[in-house]
Amino acid sequence: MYKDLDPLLHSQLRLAIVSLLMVHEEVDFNQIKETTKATSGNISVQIKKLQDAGYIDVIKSFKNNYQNTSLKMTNKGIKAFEDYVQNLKQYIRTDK
Amino acid sequence: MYKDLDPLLHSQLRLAIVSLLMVHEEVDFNQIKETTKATSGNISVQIKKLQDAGYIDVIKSFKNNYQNTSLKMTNKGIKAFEDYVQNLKQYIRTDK
DNA sequence: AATATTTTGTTTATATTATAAACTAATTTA
DNA sequence: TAAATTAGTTTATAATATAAACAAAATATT
Repeated sequence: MYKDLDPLLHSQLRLAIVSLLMVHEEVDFNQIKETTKATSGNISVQIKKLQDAGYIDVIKSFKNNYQNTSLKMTNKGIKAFEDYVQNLKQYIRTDK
Repeated sequence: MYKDLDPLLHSQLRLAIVSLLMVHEEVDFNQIKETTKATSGNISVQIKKLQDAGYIDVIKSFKNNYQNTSLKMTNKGIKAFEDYVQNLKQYIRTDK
């Protein structure tokens, strides 16, 4: 019991980003900023970590003349999130 | 949405310790060591943090001539854990 | 038309946290 | 009585999160 929790997901901000992506398919930088209230720098760093791990795809484009950074879960990321949630549930079960 | 997760509980080892205490009433140092496979030093540090926060009571005694450190949740700790779980569920809901 | 401001991020520096290694003290065993 | 075991604590290091500083392009202002 108490399986290890993927440290890449067991971080408040990265978990919030992934959580958003699990329910919204595609989300851009500003939506994350608005939803999480985190700073750009913090978000930028955490996005890179998730990307390096292969958990998300980062799509850079232009929208209304401005650069736009948009994110999507990869299959690997979805699997990792599901495993994380599965493992986490052992820690927060309240039944004896 | 995405309420802050109590950083004292959002740590794998401290969460495991508290999780154990939520289902077992009283647990000692060695039981934690066996269940979590963590090192004594790490456990010792995390216990102190939980104690400093007033989340657990630490009861030191002697059992079979050896010192024994036993832990129990406080009411404050129980409340904090319940809040943490409540907040965490927002992050890991899978329904759209 | 220059310059100031805003948008959209990245890079770097610092503070916090987790973890392991080293240490302490008492007990038991050879 | 010396070595090994039990039960932890303290301290040093590695990893992580976060904020501050910076950059580059677009738009607004005077």
